[in-house]
Amino acid sequence: MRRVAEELSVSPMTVSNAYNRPDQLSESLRQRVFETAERLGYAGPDPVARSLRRQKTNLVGVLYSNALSYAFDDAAQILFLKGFAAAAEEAGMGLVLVPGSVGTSPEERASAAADAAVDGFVVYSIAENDPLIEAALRRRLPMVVVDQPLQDSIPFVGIDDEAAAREVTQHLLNLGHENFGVVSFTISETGLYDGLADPSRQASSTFPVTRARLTGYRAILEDAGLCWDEVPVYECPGSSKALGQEAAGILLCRRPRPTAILTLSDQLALGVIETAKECGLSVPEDLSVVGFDDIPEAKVSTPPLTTIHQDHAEKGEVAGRLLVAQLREEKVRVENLLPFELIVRGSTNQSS
Amino acid sequence: MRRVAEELSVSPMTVSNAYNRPDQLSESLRQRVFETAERLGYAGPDPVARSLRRQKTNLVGVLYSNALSYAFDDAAQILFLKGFAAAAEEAGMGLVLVPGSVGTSPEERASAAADAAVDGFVVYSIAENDPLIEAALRRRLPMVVVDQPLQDSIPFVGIDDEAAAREVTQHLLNLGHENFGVVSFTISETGLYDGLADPSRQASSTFPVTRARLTGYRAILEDAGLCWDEVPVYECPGSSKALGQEAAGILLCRRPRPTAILTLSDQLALGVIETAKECGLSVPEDLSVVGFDDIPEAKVSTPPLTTIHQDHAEKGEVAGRLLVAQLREEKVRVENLLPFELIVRGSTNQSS
DNA sequence: CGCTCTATCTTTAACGTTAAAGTAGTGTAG
DNA sequence: CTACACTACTTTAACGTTAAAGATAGAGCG
Repeated sequence: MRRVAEELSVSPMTVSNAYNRPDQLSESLRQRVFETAERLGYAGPDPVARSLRRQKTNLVGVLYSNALSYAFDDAAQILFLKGFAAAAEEAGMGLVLVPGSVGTSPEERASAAADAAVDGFVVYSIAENDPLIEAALRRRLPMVVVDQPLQDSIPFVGIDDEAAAREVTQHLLNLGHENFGVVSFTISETGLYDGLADPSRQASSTFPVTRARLTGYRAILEDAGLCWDEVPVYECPGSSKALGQEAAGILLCRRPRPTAILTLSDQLALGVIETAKECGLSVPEDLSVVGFDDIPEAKVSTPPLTTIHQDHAEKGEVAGRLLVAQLREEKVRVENLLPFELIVRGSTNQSS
Repeated sequence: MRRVAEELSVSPMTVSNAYNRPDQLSESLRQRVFETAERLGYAGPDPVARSLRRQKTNLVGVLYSNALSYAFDDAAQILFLKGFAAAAEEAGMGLVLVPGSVGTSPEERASAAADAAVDGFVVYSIAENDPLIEAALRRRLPMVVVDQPLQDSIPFVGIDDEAAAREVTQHLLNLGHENFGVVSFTISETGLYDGLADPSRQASSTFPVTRARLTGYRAILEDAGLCWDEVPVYECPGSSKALGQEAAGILLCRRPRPTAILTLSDQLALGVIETAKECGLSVPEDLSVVGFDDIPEAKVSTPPLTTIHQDHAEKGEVAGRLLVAQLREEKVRVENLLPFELIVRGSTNQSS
């Protein structure tokens, strides 16, 4: 920029104004500035320097604790991102996917949040005590949290997971089921675990979503007089079809065999159905299975999945708008609960 | 940072070193720096200022000309992004989705590229003459182009679309087809068009991918002695199932009715099949349909789709690695062709 | 005792911009 | 002819950091 200014013997400020405030200089000079810039290979004000000076980057960050590429495996996360991106774009802001890098040391994970050049964060599906969160909080940037009320003052978006879990469980009770199994994704971030989780592990859950859903299942089953401690809860180290298959392999061997399986995600549910079929059980005649989230695939699977519907894209959009509103120094509501709905499809039936 | 330094009566440089070069000061002082920082609410070196000083942001940008949210509608794009994100993360870099905003003015679109605080770009599916590209080139940042050789010196990744188009066309010829129809997505960015595209419009295509595929179809059909000008080419203003349905509505009314339809994407092909079914035509008995890209849905549709397979996630990874290599000032190959494969499934059959 | 070494900190000078305030010169109204 | 506004620029002073080079003091050594 200085070179351009010298070349024209004007002050750098005039060059800056040519780009930012056309009304501050004559049109003819402005054109000469652009020509000279072109000739000297100057591409316009440097975005980083501008960000420093203006104290804003026009970027919002999405904080994951998973590897970035996992974010693209899950239909629900993609829809969320889509909605969030739409809101960001509407506000003229770009989206930064901050690499969280599961498996790296806590310091590295924290520094990912500390080093992100953004004006605000959205925190997606991260354990309560993750150092990433502490680091993000320290930045004192506007923040929105998804699915997990994490601090009183930080706006969050999500559904009432516990109520949703209660509703889907009640549905199965109404169908006459008495023998239940549960397939959960990660319960606690203290070491990935793959196997049956006893009540003490369940209680130690650091993932609010997991905890809320399990609590919902439990509440309704206990209301119905069932003993929760006898309900096998299989914890998978993630949420995929393959892990659901593995979990079902264990649960379906138990006696008495469950007639209904509650899963914390559709992906897991689809895996459970797969394994049930392989074992010669037909769904829903021999086994009812319910999911959670209502991903697009749930509608077209065989049988189609009974599940809790929530609008992931809208969740993303709301999160985006909440963040943008904060960046504009507007006050926003802290608690933003979205509706959910039990969708009864073909994977649940009367207990036989 | 200055406040922290003053509080401890050391120089700001020492505080900086506490974060960046632990070996440059005593461990005890370093701890005191961190304590004081915590107490004063200093979250560590500002990423923007650091980027300015170091002349790197650790961010790579993805340039779209579409609205950001469209990027999440297409399975192929998502897979690409997944692969790209994986490569970026491996290199410790974050991903910026730069809002391109279709429909905005050319100046705004160019400024999106000019204002992105990134160390490098990947250009995805943008028209050759889009101002976005010119703006990006002006930045003189490392760049990778996907699917479209755009300048001699800029590395690109993609398949040989023309060869792939030839192969899938030959497949249909081998099955005895003689009456063809083509469903294309956008041919030229000069105004979105929805209808039959005559040869002159085809020739004016500014989207290299579109052009290459059409050229491939044409070459093989002409080799077989068919007259390309008599083959109806329907141009859709995008790539979705709904647009494919619309196009098929027109093409299937023509006499002689095509017995084979070549489409430029699986989404379009799925739409064509939908409409064919609605018209009482069965696929593949009455009509053969081929797609392009082999998105996950192609495998499970009814009938499953004959299409050209390419590995979108790998394309993303390669693009990411090429970009990272350039950032490290390594030399990279300009031409990076990936393999493709004709996958024959149930949507094509002998001409009846 | 002077000499080099090492560890620990400091000084200087950018990185590239722009908000805010200032300065001419020109026109225009009273 | 003074006062005042207006246009078209310029000056100043940050924004928050860090690379590179410099300074100081005590330790080790012959």
